[in-house]
Amino acid sequence: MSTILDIAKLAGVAKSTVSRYLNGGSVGEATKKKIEQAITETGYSPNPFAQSLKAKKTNIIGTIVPRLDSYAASQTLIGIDEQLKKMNYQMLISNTSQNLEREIESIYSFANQKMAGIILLATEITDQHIEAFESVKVPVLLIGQEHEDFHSLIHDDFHAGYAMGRYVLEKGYRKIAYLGVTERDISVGVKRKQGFKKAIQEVDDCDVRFYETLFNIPAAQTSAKEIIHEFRPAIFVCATDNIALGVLKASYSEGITIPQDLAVTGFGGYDVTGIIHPGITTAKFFYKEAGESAARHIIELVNERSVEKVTVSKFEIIERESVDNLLNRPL
Amino acid sequence: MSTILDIAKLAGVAKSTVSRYLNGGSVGEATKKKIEQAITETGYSPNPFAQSLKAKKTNIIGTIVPRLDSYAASQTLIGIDEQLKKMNYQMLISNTSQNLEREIESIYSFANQKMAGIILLATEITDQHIEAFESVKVPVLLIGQEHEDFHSLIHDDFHAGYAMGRYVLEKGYRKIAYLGVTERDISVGVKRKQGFKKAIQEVDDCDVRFYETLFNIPAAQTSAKEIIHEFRPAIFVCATDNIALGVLKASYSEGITIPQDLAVTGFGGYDVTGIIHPGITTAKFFYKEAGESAARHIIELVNERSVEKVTVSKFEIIERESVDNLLNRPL
DNA sequence: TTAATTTTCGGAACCGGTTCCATTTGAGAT
DNA sequence: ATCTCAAATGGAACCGGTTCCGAAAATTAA
Repeated sequence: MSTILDIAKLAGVAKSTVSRYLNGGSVGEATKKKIEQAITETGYSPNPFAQSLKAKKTNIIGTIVPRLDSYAASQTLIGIDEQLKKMNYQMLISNTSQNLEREIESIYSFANQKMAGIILLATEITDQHIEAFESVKVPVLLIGQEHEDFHSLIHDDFHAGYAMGRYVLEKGYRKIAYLGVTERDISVGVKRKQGFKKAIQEVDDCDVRFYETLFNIPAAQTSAKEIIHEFRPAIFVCATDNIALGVLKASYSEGITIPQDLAVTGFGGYDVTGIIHPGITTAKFFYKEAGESAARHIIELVNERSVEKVTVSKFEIIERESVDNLLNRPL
Repeated sequence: MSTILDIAKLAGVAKSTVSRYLNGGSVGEATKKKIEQAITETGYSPNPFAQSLKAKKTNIIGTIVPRLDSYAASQTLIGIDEQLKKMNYQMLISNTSQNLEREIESIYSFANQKMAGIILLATEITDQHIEAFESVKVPVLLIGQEHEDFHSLIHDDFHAGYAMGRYVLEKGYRKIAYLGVTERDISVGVKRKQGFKKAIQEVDDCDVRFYETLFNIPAAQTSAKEIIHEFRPAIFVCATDNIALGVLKASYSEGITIPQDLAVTGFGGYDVTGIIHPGITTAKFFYKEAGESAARHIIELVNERSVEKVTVSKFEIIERESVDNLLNRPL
């Protein structure tokens, strides 16, 4: 591997001149040619460590993600990556395997590695997060959760919840089980539910019960089975698509037909909801687009340009077979 | 951010002494204490660029992946990442969005960034790959494809194909459509088919036809629909789970019931095959474990220890509802 | 033609570590 | 008390770039 000094010697100039050539300083035409030739001849390419050492900065955006094997995460990452590439930045992924402690470590580690910025696919913001973000002086962007102290890009959970509520009511459902998650997750656990509640409060003949379960399918399946026996709702409104899948499995095992005997909705718009049969009605979020937007946002922050503190990403209700129209049913 | 010089001054020693302390050289007890205190006091942590610049090497393994939104890819990455962390290495992901040219670029880019090693989740090995691997002098490990010139970790595609063939025959199926992919993909397109063919050749009353489609669900769905009409097989043996999902969709839209009217099998063991109903019988590969094994393998190569050239990862036939036992059916 | 600019270029310092080498220090042996 | 030898330490060079500064060369103005 050749160094800038090799090039300088080959071209018969000083290495400062080569550096200037590389970075667009003033270089004479004749020397330009010589350097150019020396570079193509050797296939020279600057050592990024030497550059970063001097610059005290990289063009890498560190992205912290709680898990890699989730549709939302991978789509978001793809969006971030593609957009960053276009802007000549690199993405570095740190997978924390849903371990909050590792998230904190990653923040410090990224700062130490002189990342230009940090994107966190957030699930929960603890005091330790805040402390870490404040002590490292690196621009930070949260995706998926909002926090007054930091820039963030969120999905429109509240309105998605509201829209889903309206949708379900319009289809004629009144006996409803809302299967949510812990309120520590503001976006998924609180906002979606609040939006849904608002829709419910606009009608008055509703029998709605709120339940809480975990994010994974087996847990949702267990919860759903219990709820079916104790409440027998006409529809499950689930806070995530995975939970909806759990409900689906529970209803299979209980011999309940969807959507005739029980309807189900989700949130997320995961691919799988469209692949399976019956397809699940869901509020689709645009993860990839959100990732692209996040990439643009963090670069604005890196370049210290002003940018609004919170961006809201769109959603869309996707109607599939898992919800019937009760109003069209024969009496 | 403090530097090693700050620590040296604070502790009243030379920076070489601090460096020695950090790297386990001989340092007196008294000075050890002083340095230790200075470090905790300032929260010092060495600049990785300065280190890498001097060392001409990093402890990062570059991993090139054709796509992030695939079960196989994300599981493999998780395995690699977790194992590397344990061994004090880092993983850097380069997503190429199924663009072979980008794979080549990534190889050179990784070499330039002084990666300790490169792992490629391979789909196809072209001459350009070979050229790139040979010109950069970085240890390389292929996952998923075999090549005589390079180290590789492959799934046992041939035997999985064979086992699947045996399984299908044992269940009594004789009118079989094998829905495969391009032979440019040696593992998926050739090996699985060869194994399957071997099983078929051991019986003689078989009506098997071989078809080729693409990796994505809609393409598989279209192909399946045509095949259903022209051949009407009793079972589809699909080269991947995604193709099997395409067949499932096609049969829904054609009003064909699974497994009563048509059986389906896949390869991969993707999560979704167990979530949906009916579950798909599939040859499950152990992607995460393969990733862990790959991580260990590449580190062996990095440390120039001898290691066998090709490792074969296990598989397991998972029996689900998408295949009936014809022999148990009432006549 | 000479003076005043402007452009081009080389030298040296610097970024923050590691490592080699020479010197000092201290413990143990004689 | 003196000599050895190993451990402990400091100084300097080096990794491969960038950037500042001043000198030299080329251009323009007078």
